[in-house]
Amino acid sequence: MKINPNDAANLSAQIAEAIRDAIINGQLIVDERLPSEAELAEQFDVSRSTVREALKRLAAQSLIRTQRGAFGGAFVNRISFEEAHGQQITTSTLLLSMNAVSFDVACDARFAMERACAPFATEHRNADHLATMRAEIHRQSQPGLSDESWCASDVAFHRALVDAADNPVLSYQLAGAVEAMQPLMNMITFTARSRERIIELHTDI
Amino acid sequence: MKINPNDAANLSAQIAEAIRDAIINGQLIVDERLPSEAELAEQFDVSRSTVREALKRLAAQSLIRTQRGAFGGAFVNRISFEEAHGQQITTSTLLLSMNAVSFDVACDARFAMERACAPFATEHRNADHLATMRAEIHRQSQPGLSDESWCASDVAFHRALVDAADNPVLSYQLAGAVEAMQPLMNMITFTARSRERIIELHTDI
DNA sequence: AGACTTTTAAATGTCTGACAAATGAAAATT
DNA sequence: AATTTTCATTTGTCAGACATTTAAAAGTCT
Repeated sequence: MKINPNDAANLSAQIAEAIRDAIINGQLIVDERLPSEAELAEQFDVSRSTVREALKRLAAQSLIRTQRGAFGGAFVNRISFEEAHGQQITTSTLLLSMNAVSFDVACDARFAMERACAPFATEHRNADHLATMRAEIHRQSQPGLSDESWCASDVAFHRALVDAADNPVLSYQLAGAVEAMQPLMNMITFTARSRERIIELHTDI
Repeated sequence: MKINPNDAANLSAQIAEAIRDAIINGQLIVDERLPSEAELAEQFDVSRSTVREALKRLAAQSLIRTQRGAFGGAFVNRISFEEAHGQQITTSTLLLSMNAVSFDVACDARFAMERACAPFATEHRNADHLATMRAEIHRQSQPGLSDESWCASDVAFHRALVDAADNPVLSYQLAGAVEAMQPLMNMITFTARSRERIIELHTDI
């Protein structure tokens, strides 16, 4: 199936990579069952513990799922938009919180993504989306709103906008990105003035 | 530090989740060292193997890095744009190859993302980016080009476009998305007509 | 005293063997 | 024929052991 050199170091990482590659290039297809841990251990000439660590790495990326019992085992997982979305949020959130990202850059990125889906949204929108967006705009107009509530409403607005585009690929990419930016946005205290300006922009859309 | 119920099932996944949460909400900060495997095993009242499987899960997501030897251990990893980019490509590539995504939807998504960064690119572009983009347009104009070469050139063009926007957040999000779409795009045989049209669009930009 | 070598303790990486628990198929029973 | 029991297989967990790496600490030499 696949081999790895006897570097004797990072065996579980190497094995995980080998299996990951096999999945990516189609040697292993969705729902196919991998050999049992004992068989893999024999194939790679390592212990079962090492194989298990490799499999857990893959499980953490939703590349496989495991099932106990006879006729159980590890199966190639069909990754769903939802799972990918969740992973992207985790990764992006940490990426933004751990690296110094200027507010301007984040805002630019966010605005760009919003602009990206606006035309599709206009094309595919339905009453529900419009209602949601109008409701959020209304909520944002209330003066006593806390910063956090304001941001949450902002995310909800963008979420509706992205969903209105009716494109799962776009939704997965952009909604993940926008959600990941929420914590960063929460740290900023918007002035009443900029709020007005944003509401204005939203209303235009 | 953190506890988990004695569900007795999926212990390593639970432990990984507990530590992941601690990282996400800031209880564990970048470069901080986790307790040793033996100490974690004692804290959670599980065996060292179980702790190790949990740590491998986190390592697979680049949340921690490990170092052998005295004063080594597991450290919270500052996730880089590059790592996040790589993960996004893996996830997105599999997502698209495993789920039936219509060509139209993918094209729409891609076009939308391209449109998103065009204005910034116009603003921040420099000579290098323009040269790269012009070179790719020229290559695309050659008649005998294979589909794969054409797509590779197409990705290079978009990459240059995204980089020209000079926004790391945007680059990470969009370049990952575009690269992940390459295999899908490769499967499509573009007619000469549509090639002409695309070249036209590129030239406009 | 300072530079170099050796020792040592701590930590991860790997292996072995064992048992528990789940699970579906096959066999046995009613 | 339907239900129950048995059974083999596989993952999940545990315990203990040894190898390897690593940097600090101790020792040695000039």
